Amino acid sequence: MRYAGTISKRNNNNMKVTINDVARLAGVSMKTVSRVMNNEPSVRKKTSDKVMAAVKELNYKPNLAARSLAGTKSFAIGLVYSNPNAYYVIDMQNGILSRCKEEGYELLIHPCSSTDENVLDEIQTMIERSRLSGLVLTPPLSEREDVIELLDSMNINYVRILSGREPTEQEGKSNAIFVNDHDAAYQITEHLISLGHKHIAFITGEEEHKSTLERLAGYKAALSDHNISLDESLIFPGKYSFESGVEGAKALMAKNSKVTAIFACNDEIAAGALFASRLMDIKIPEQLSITGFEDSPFSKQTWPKLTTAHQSNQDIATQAAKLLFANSRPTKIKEEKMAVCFTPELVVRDSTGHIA
Amino acid sequence: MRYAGTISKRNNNNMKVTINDVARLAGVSMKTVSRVMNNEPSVRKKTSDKVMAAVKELNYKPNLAARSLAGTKSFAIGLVYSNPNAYYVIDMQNGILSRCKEEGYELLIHPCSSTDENVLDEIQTMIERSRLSGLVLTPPLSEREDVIELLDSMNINYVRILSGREPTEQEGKSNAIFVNDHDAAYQITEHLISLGHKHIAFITGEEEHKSTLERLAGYKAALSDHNISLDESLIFPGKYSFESGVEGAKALMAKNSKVTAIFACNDEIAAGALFASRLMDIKIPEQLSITGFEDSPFSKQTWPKLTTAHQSNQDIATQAAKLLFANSRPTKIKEEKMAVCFTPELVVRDSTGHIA
DNA sequence: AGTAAAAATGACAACGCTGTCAATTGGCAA
DNA sequence: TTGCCAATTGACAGCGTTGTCATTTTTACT
Repeated sequence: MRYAGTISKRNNNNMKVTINDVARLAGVSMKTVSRVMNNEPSVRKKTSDKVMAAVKELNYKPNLAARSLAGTKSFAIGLVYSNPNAYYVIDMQNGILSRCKEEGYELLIHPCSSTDENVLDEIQTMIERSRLSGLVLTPPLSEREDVIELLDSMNINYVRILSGREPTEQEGKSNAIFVNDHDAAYQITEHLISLGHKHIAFITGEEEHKSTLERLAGYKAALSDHNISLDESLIFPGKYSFESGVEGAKALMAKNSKVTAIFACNDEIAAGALFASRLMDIKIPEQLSITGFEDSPFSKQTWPKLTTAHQSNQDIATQAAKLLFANSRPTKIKEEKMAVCFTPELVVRDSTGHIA
Repeated sequence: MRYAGTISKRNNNNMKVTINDVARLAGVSMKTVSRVMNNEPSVRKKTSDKVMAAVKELNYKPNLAARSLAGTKSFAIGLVYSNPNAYYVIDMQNGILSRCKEEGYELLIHPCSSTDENVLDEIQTMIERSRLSGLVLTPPLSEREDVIELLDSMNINYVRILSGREPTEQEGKSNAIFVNDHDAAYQITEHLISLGHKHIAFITGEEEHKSTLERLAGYKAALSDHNISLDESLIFPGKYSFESGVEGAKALMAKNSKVTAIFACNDEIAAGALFASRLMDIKIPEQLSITGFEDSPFSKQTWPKLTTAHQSNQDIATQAAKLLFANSRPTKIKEEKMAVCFTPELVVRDSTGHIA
């Protein structure tokens, strides 16, 4: 695991190499070097080659601070989130970073509490301090009108990750990635129905998250389409957490002996419900079917493995970043906003089964 | 969830506010404003108040790019990791960010593959491009000599997170946070021994991680101190992954009917071992005790809950950041490097029990 | 009050790059 | 070959701060 060779050739000079050094070595002006570094057109191939050779020889790396100070664009985008789900966040980061790497951008991450009154100030400060050239917003922050108003007033480029099938009027005004929670939830519910379940309980996430509403709506739509009457008492208002799953399952099973399936609003809740089932000595899936949502890594690690809806957060993030960069390109002619839609797909594993 | 009031007072002017504007309003020179913004001494209280008032009135935010271009220090540090454990990474990020917020720094994250030949180049590029003022390194990257050589040659400030009780000679040369995996592993093993276990198996993590070696050493030391002879066949060489736990437990239980406890090198492996036990219809903890390491969130979500060693990665990260900032202070007189040590603590839950 | 030393403040260049616009070059038709 | 236009290149200012050093103000003495 040693790359001594690489090291030695690495630091002939420990001094900073500036664009000026490159220019002199290549025998051109600084501006021309700048042109080459920025892939600007109208640079003769021969010139560009000379410059690139000098860049390599000196191992020149443009200084980002100087670049963003002098130029119009900065070289950093931000990711703002208030989501406690580690897997979700990591996927988002990695997805965005993969695009950033290609574009030569840095990513600033900004976790925050959505209930904190200072979020707006924090976001604004972050953008201004670092002169961010764009922002990716995840739910539930992406759903807040005040955040959007702020960003619009700051005239900054951003992409929202939202839940829904198509933009609402308000949502249509900005670039966004849509996750079609509704239809995925519909599929899950239909899957349960096809297994013979009629008394399907539902444990919700926070109702501030639109995904909760969408998933609930998909569930209701499926029930309705299959002529199963909705029993509001089977809907347990929870949070996107393991504990909520435990609690919800306990409550539902205690008062409703007739429940044969639980639709958990995400995998964590499902894992909690699974845990509670063990406590209550209820066999999964023989006595009770449980479904999750998101297909996070641990949905394959629970016992039994979770039936869930697969959603690639990393792909979603990559798309979001793509949209962001596409929109900040010179070709700003297209004023219409773009939207991309993902629909999570049903993955049947071992936590669901035919009704006994 | 609307803060209209805040918004309106937010953007009287959509223009950039520069230090010059503040200086004019406060009736002082730009340099004085700069002094105030940087908490430099020798600014009269009265002057400083005037400046602060102007800063507030204009809602001035110093431009980071300009600051780092003009000044000697930049305002960003980096976190480099090649760790697939989402919980670990998130904790690290949050711990470091909490300090960054206080210091007014930004954090650039750089996930990378430790097997990738380009890591050195990537790290160097990242540092040079962004003129990073410091770096936090997590295992296993923090253990690589070539990485350290590079950083030293670049003369950049960094903190390593390492596994061990005290610095080796090589390690002593740099700032570091030590996690005493050895003693924690000793405790876990002793706990198992106290429950009557004599045939304790061990599933390792990657041997490139020093933590694997340290944990293994602690395990061996405990066995030896309690006069239990080491049985090499009970050591399964695995990886820090769920799958490895499944595989390891299967292999160990198949060939060693006498094994009554498994020491898993981390929680993920333990969760895998738990899963495998279910497959093999082995009751935990009645027939087999299993221990984890790290106390990640899901160690409370498995069935049964995991006995493990609690290690607060967020605290570790915060300490690392503190060390980093402390060392980059003007008071650079102290050339001795600093080391802080954490010892994870045994947490007994439900996956371990008296031998039948 | 008068002085020297210390403290506080300010003027200005420089950080490394890009935008603007002017100057130069090359290509091509006449 | 000459001339003209487009393509290519360069000179220079300026981005918003801080470092350096000079200048002014205050403080502590005699």
